[in-house]
Amino acid sequence: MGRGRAPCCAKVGLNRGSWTPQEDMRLIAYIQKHGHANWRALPKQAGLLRCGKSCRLRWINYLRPDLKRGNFTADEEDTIIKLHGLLGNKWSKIASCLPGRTDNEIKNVWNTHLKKRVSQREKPGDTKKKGKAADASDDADAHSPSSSASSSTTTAANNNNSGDTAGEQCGTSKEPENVDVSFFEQDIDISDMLVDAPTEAPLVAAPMPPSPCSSSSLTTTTCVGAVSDELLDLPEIDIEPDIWSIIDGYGGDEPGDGDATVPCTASPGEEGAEWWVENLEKELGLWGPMDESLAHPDPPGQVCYPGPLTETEGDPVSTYFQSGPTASPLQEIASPAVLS
DNA sequence: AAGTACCGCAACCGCCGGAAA
DNA sequence: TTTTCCGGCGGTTGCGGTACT
Repeated sequence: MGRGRAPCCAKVGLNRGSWTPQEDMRLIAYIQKHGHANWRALPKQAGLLRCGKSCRLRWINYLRPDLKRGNFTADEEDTIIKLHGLLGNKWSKIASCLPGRTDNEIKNVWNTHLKKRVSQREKPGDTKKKGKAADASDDADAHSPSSSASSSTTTAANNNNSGDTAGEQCGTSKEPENVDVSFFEQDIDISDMLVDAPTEAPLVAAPMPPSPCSSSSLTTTTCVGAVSDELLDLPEIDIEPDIWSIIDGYGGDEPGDGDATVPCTASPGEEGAEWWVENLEKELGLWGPMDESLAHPDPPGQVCYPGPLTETEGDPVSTYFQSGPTASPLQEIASPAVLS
């Protein structure tokens, strides 16, 4: 106020590109302890050389404990197709119906798989081959490889302005026309569900321990509350500076040096979180025998996870998520329950 | 076996809307 | 009421991996 609007993030001196395990751990550690009330300030407070947006994105799309990793199920894909027909490129809305899935993920899946599938369905005679053929036809529609997304995108954007009426954006974009919107209206009033939060209640009610929310859009609404309950409810503990130095000292190239610092979050009733962090640490190669001094960097009451150190030199993070740490609980409440 | 093309995923960018001061 | 800030959303891009020639 009064000092002009600061740029979203000063781009100087900030890290960009892929996140390192250390950065991930820092972010996780910080959020586990303090939540993410202020994304803008978070990186600074957490000692991350990232902009707030980047942190938020990383958390929402990748580090969140309740993410369901792995391939989309047929049901999920079907749901996406239908919802896309109904909502257009409202990825966050769609994501809100698919617990454990992020808008980004859904967007990617749509652009890489589902769009082709849908367009092929619309063009039965188009059953030439796969892959390239599909792409070709797809591109032909879109005029350019990457604009395939933007073509419908633009449309959707335009329609945003004209209202949220589901399905109207489908007019210009190629796929949606086929989608039987009535399908939803018959089974359930998804439009209503999607318009606002209420929908999410049942979804978020999943027994997911540290789960702040189940989708990025939930982040906007439900998530805040959820976080308050499960993460932000943490006692105001200032992370010891050592923790950060420990995290830094973890030295990704030295598995044995792994630090489990991560906040072996000691928050009350956070076994789930602990379990999750443990898993993450394991996969990051941070879980395991560590320096004595590192072993107890945490404030009293915190639980650390000394244990076998897994050798995860390759890409620990991706390895971790491929194995899908939190898939089970969420799957039980997967989309179909709501949508069909 | 090597090279090339394609695919998929993660991350970045810019804009918009809501909230707070 | 206006201005500023922040979070969120959707679109786009770049990189790494995989498949094909």
